[in-house]
Amino acid sequence: MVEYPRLDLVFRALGDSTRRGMLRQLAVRERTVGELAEPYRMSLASASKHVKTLERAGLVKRTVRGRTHFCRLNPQPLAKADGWLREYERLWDIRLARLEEMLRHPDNEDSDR
Amino acid sequence: MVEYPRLDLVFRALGDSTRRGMLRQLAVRERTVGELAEPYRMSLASASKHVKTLERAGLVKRTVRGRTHFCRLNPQPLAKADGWLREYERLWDIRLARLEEMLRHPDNEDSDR
DNA sequence: ACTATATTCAGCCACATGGTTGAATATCCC
DNA sequence: GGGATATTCAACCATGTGGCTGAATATAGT
Repeated sequence: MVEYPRLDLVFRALGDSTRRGMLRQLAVRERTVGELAEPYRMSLASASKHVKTLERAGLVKRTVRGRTHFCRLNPQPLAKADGWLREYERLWDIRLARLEEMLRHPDNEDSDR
Repeated sequence: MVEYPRLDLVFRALGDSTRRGMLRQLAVRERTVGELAEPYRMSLASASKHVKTLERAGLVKRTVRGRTHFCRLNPQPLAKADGWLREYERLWDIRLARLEEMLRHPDNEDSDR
């Protein structure tokens, strides 16, 4: 019953505004670790940890060229997370539809019990 | 520049498969805390903490009737998270489109610098 | 070889998280 | 009132997270 461990990592990676900001930068274009760190008032080491977190979640791919680490967005996990959300919105839509149905036919309540 | 604090809570709440499982149950119908806890091998107190986490993230609304706490899904934060993801997929799509454009016209690279 | 640059590593700290247990609270029922 | 039921609270523990600093590593440029 243990769900894909990946999804935990993806959602937890998204649960921090610094990392979401980095993803925003990466959505525009490839960035180095230093460029990703620059907007934040934290140390480079801390920012580097955030990049690693994104990497562990599969959201970022890294290419080392010389001393510089180039990062690019890998959108697959985002799509996966989005797919999960969409599925639940679908279930919830069905629930709303059932509710509407119930309101139209008030005798028939709780028909899926 | 501090982003909506709510989004942190939503994504972090989603970053645990127990809580995602509870949301799945709630997508079907309203459940009590005990019902939500039942599928898991953890103590009721622990499950209760998960419910509270979902509640703090705004994903669950609770109604107390007598000694029983009824929980229902509140989909707005899910929609918000989904909206965030969709926005980033849009940016990434634009990036892909720009890449394609670049491949068609190889002279014009990095035109948004 | 030396110095500057890009980045990670290791150790530390404070706080959050996810689990436990045992007691408290509130309600329902006889 | 008294006992069973539903749930939370409080204290505790282990581990994770997000920040720091200072040292290490690797590369680039002179």
